[in-house]
Parts: sequence; structure tokens; C-alpha cells
Amino acid sequence: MTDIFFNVKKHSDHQKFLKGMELLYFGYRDFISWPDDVLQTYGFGRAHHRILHFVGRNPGLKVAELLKLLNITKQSLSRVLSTLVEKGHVRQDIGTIDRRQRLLHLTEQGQNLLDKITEHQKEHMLKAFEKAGEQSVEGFWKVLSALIADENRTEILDRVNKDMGE
Amino acid sequence: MTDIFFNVKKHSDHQKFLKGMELLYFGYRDFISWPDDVLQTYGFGRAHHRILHFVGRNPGLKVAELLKLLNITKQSLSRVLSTLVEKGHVRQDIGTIDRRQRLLHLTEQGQNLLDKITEHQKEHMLKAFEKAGEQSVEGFWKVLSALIADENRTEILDRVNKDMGE
DNA sequence: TAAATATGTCAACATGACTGACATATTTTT
DNA sequence: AAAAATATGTCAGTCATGTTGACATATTTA
Repeated sequence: MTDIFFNVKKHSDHQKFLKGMELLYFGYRDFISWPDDVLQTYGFGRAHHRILHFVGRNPGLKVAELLKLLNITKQSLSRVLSTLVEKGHVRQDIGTIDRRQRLLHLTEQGQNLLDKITEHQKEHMLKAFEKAGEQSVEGFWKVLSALIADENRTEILDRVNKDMGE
Repeated sequence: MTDIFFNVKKHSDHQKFLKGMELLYFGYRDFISWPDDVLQTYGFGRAHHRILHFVGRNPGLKVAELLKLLNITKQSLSRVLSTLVEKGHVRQDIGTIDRRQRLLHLTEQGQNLLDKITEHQKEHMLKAFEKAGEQSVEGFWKVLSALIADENRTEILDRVNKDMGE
């Protein structure tokens, strides 16, 4: 299997599509389901995880930027973000340049929670990378980048590449 | 960017993890959101799409198998599957060997709907594959396969590889 | 005949999305 | 200075999709 299975040339366009689609579905599913247990003990869900992640990765993130990253409405964000703020995981600083803005930061508590959630997921992904090999990781990144909608790509890739400069 | 961005060696483990995770999130998000418009005109959602896909790919699929592929409870499935059956997109044949089983098939109508949904998504993914190159597609598949939970991998890869034999 | 299995259904509930309308504080434009 | 635009927040109702628990039916297996 290991050989024929991954041999792109031996696939028709439709087969390539099916394989890509199904592997993306199952891989994503099994990767994303990891942190659920940790989250549940805190009464949080995946929505909270996403916020913790993006705020952690982008300290000082504005609410409007977070909304764009999550692709949801402010009303949806509100409930989830509010509980994170109430429970002391996220801090909202008033913008210094524009006082209407709320700049989001993780508190120490929030960072600890994020680290705990991340732990397993990080291990899981790095194991997969090791198993597949460096060359494959590069391909993985390239295809996913190409899957991002054209109108979002530049902005998203800039953000993804943040703090990875050479 | 194109160079440094995808150069795996220039990344720490943590950076690799972050990049993999974020690209997976955004790539999956933008890929999966395509069919929504088509679906909505029929009053269907993503859950319906998943059923149509797996039944279409595996004619004669048993309900229990579908449940396992979707990782949901039969109560959840019931509502969605029922509407698909009622509206004539999915047919439930009584098993010939075991008459308790319901073997699922797409009707012609169901196949037409699936084709319509699939159209854009297929184009989107094949474009991404072309852009990234064959070598990358292989890596994409390999990493995703490695991301599937160990206890599921063999069975899922068998199913993904169905009708792609050499 | 009894137990196990495959499927379906009723009811209540949780999460995380949505829309629409409105409120407040602050900045920008006129 | 007043008016308009912007960033954020909130109330209220709705929807899609998942959950648990309990129970029902038909069929196969022990």
C-alpha cells in the first residue's frame, strides 16, 4: 500500500480529488478532536480553544481582527470571549492610539491553559511530521496554502509566518 | 516568501507545529466552505453533504458503517438521513444476507445533487494540487494519513483507497 | 426460546453558529 | 462644534448539529 497509495501519477483527477478530500476530512477530524478532553474539564469548547490560540499567537489582537480570523459574527464571539475574560484567561486592554479598540492578551492563567491544551496536539502533529518526512511537510504546507481562498491568502500567510522570520 | 516560508529546516519544532496547525485550520476552512451555497438552496447543511459523499463513495454502505465514518450517534444521524430519504436522495435497501441491515444507496437525484455540490470543490482542490505540484500532493497525503488516529488508520486508508487500485 | 444485534424513535439538552435591532464610546469628517 | 463613521458590546430569537437516556421492532445467533 505504502507505495501505490501515495503515487500521485497513478491517480485520475477524480481519484486525486477524492483522496485529498477524504484524507483532509479524517486527518483534520482526528487532529482536532484531541484537545476536547482538556477543554471539557474547564467547561470550554473548541470555540474557546480557537480564541486562546489566536490571541496567544497575536498579543494585542483587535476584536475586529479576531472576528476575521474566526469568520464569525461579533455576537457569536461575544459569548465565548466574555466567559474567557470573566474567568481570567483573556485580558482586554483599551487601545492607546484608538481608545475604542480592545486589544486582547492572554493572562498568565490563559497561557497556562493554552499550553495544556496544546501539549497533546503538538506531540501528535510533530509525530506525524516525523513519520511523513521533511519533504512531505513542505508539500503539506504548500497544498494547504493553495487551498486558502485567493482573497484571503496573502493576509493569512503573513499572519501564519509571523515570528518565523529568517 | 515562497522560499523561506516552506523551508522546513528553518523552523523550530514549535514553529513547525504552529504553521501546520494554522494552515490546516485555514485550508480546511476555505475548502469546506465552498459547497455551502449550493447546499443552502436545497435546505441542506454540511451534515447532509457528508452523508451524500460517503454513501456515494460506498454504495450499499450499512448504517453502522456510516456512523463510524461520521463519528456521531445514530440519533444525530437519524434526523439528517431521514430528510435525505424523504426527499428522495438516498435509498435504504433491506440487506439480502441480513435483513436487519439497511444498505444505503444514492438515488439518481441524490447523485445529481452530490455532483452539483462537488463541482466547485473538485475544481478548487485540483487547482491547489496543480499549483503546489505532484511532489507536494504526495506529501499532503502522507502527512494527513499520519495525522489519522492510530486505531483508525488501517481501516480508513483501506476505505480511502477503495476503487483506486492498480 | 432467550439473548444479541441492527436499526429507529421520542424527548430533553448543549454548543456554536446566525439575524436584527439597538447602545455606547470614541474618532473622523464636515 | 455638530454630524457621521467606526469599534465594540448586548438583548432576543432562531437554527444546525451534536449529545444522553430510554425504549421499540425486527431479525439473527446461541
